[in-house]
Amino acid sequence: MTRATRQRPGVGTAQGGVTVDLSAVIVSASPDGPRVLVHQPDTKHPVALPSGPLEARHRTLDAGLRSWVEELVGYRLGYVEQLYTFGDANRHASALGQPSRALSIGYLALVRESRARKDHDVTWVSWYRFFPWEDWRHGEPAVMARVREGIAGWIAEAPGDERKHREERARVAFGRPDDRWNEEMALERYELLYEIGLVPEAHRDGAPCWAPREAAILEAESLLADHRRILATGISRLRGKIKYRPVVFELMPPRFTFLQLQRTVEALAGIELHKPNFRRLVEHQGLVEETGAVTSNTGGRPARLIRFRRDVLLERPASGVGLPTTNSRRNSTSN
Amino acid sequence: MTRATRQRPGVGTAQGGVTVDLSAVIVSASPDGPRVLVHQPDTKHPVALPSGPLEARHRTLDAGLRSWVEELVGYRLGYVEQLYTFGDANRHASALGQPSRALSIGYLALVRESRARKDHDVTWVSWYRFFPWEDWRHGEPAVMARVREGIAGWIAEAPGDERKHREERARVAFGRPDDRWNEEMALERYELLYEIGLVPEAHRDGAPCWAPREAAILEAESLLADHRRILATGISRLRGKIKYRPVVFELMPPRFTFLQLQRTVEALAGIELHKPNFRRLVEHQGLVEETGAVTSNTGGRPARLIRFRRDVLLERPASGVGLPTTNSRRNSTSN
DNA sequence: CGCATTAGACTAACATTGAGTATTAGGTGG
DNA sequence: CCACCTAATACTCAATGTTAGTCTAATGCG
Repeated sequence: MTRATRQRPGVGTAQGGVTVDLSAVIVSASPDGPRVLVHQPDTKHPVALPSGPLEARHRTLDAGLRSWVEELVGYRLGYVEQLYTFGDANRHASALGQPSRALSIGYLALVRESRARKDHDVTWVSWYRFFPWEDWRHGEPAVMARVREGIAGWIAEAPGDERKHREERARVAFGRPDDRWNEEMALERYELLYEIGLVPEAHRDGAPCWAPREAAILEAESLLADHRRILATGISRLRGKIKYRPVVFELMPPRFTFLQLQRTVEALAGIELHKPNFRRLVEHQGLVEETGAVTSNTGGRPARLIRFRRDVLLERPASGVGLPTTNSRRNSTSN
Repeated sequence: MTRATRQRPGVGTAQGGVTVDLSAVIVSASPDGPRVLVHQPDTKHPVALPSGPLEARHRTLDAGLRSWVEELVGYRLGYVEQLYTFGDANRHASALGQPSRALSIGYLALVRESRARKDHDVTWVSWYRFFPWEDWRHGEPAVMARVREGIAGWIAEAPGDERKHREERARVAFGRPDDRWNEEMALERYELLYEIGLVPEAHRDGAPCWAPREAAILEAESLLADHRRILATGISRLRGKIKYRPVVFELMPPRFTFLQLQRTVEALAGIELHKPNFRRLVEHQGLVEETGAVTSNTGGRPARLIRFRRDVLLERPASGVGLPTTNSRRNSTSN
């Protein structure tokens, strides 16, 4: 059996040609947080996303990815969507010590928490372990202080007009002090931190960075090769998509309460939501239906158990779960 | 000089390995329609999108694409975005007669009409030439009758439960009779027509189709390999994106009138818009500013010339131009 | 029994949208 | 040079959606 996550160079398909890696951001959500499946055969190797090379036997790219994941984690994926194809020479290939060009095709997969398993060297971990600055559910996270500091330094040391340019880049990614936190910009934020050199892999890849290797390394853990970049892409994509497609339900058990649904959305988006409004929006959109059952392990009044209305997939191709539509609003979690 | 659009097999990078093709959907917009740049060295060969193989000299995928396009059309691209990576064995490789696996990475580029040029075997053509059923600016287009007919046949010949499934697929892509036309589903519609076999290339690729080769071929012209699929992807992406990002302005001249802007959006979206509302939305969003100048070749009262406010790119990462937010509404162009 | 806790219903203020109507300022032809 | 055509621009109004609250209901627990 071939190892599904390559840890060593040279395991690709082509010699001297192009190597194609298929990597999966496999997401599930527990009430306390969004989880991503990672692979680490032993503690000496860096943590990685489940991945494997594209091979001739794979009919389609999707099929190739599914096959690798199946082999690694032992079950079939349901919802799968292609994220992006990365091909930067240094951010992937050289990190793996590969001789030639390497492409890396990222995928997003959504699975139910119940399908978790802990053998095969794979584990579920909170995705905020790799992006601690992305979790604003309980107000501004602690790391943001150091992030801001790093960015401020990078802005300050630039000459006049370049400084303005940097200020603007930072503002687009992180927003102005009084703006609502824009959860969808996760990828842009990561890319900025990479460029500045506030993230360890920027130094590992030999990218030209402003920040010194030691001083600027956020404690956030990194991943193999460009896997953290792929994960950031997945987070951004998923955060955007829950707004206009009913994808959250791919992560929910067959029956759930409104609050469970809300907590899941909040976990993914990394922000808090207004309960009555969330509820109304989901109801109003006709996304769910009653099961008739109730649950009383809620800690308070028993809640009705609801289920996803499968029909909406056919009725309304565009309909997502309630999140504030990112315009220019204020930070909701600032008090 | 290497030919930027490969018309023959075997010109790829790897032998026996993976070949990667970079193809560009280069869009511009004239008041009368959305245009796409196509390449056809001579009339014996099928029309193609500008494309070329990924080579070792290309540092990044974007750079590779830009380099091919530059070579082919003679100027630098501005706005470029990756669309999707296709890797189906038969829909690309076999069409080109290639021995091994071929990946095809599609890109979307937006350029101003003024940059058009007609040498180098490239021409601007309306994208509705390849997707006549996508232009609903003047009510339901004529081809829709034959499209409906084909789909109805495909649904009718299926047994009970499969029939229901097919009905639903058709409804998702084309909407119910009384729904508002959902312009964003262009890709889904093309994929459905391909699967049914209502589109010539499905037969060319040897895909299993319901419709017979002769009877069902819509007069829409096809493109080389999977290029029509890539174009459909580009159309869908662009139609979606103009709603939440100010990308239309990449297609506008430095100064323009409200109506010109509206006509451009309508051309891309393939639907008509309500003039006062469009105007109000664009104004309200602060997307444009006065130039002070007016133009009087409007046919009526002279119009103010406006320009894009570059600042919005920094102020509001999410803000697009006015289009009805696709929920379940009625066809607007039905009377 | 009363309190903490969560479910779930309701409301007022405000913003956005869809659709329609009225007015204005040029060009053009008789 | 005036009537009229065309398109620009301004305004209205109702419907709908959103934000941010409050208020009541039903449990478990001490």
